[in-house]
Amino acid sequence: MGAQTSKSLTIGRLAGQANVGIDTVRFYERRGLLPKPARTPAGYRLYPPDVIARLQFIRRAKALGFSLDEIKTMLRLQDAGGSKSEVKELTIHKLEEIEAKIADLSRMRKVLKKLASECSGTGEIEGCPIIEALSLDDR
Amino acid sequence: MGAQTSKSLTIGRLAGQANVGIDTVRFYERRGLLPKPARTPAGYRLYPPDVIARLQFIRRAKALGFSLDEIKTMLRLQDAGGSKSEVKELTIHKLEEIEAKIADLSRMRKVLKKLASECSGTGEIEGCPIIEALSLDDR
DNA sequence: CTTGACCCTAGACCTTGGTCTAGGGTCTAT
DNA sequence: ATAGACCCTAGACCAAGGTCTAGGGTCAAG
Repeated sequence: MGAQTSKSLTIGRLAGQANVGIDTVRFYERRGLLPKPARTPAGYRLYPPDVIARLQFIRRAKALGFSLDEIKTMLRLQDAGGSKSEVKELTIHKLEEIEAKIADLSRMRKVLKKLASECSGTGEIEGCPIIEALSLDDR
Repeated sequence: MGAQTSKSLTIGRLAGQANVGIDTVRFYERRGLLPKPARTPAGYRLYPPDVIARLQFIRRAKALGFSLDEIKTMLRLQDAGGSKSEVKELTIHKLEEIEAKIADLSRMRKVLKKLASECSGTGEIEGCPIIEALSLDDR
């Protein structure tokens, strides 16, 4: 077994190199984000080193808010030769999602700030402006 | 049976008035957000009308990002006579959480915007700046 | 007196992204 | 040859916030 074997990684080494859990690697395989690896006669998974980069791709895409399904799509585009427009569309769509979330959270922040500033923070709960605002009948 | 009975609501009417699902009412009861209601001889739940307001309180608090556990705490403070400081502390804490989320999402937005602007969106995937950025070895 | 709308319970199921367990086999070093 | 580290599978379990199902009882109208 020369160079081939010496470059392959067991699942533990792969996980260590990519800084993810062993279970996560197997989970990604089940979810179709990682190809089914070669096996030793004993059934151990053997990974080529470039799978480390694939795991890092997944990590970075997750950090940008992409779901595993979306990442799977991007990896498929890479593997099967997609187009730039497909990747860009995913990116724009995610950007819009993120902006919607920010808008929603900003609305919450505004209200919470106002409530926090209105409440003295001293004394019993009666008349607490925060509670009263939440109790308000808004119809 | 006079005024008492005529004002009580079945679970369906309560849910309708508060614009939540029947299952949601029972779920909130199990989770301790709603007190266990009186029952008819047949076992039907009977709610006093002020439970509508309690459900609206829950809806509004959820819209501000509070979890059911946090809302439960606020309701307990109301029921058992907490202090303004306890309510205010929950509010400030939630505000900080929301701000942390906004910061995280803003970071994502910034990167996604940059990536989207860098990618022409035309042609095959080779050389796509988005894919390349995600593939970059960052160590 | 039957139909349809409503109510009851316990518990399964959903989503997302893993994490953990039980029960076993393998590999490496001593 | 045996300990300890590593690997295998299938499937359960977690958070959060519900939603739905099965199997049954109740109530009002016609």
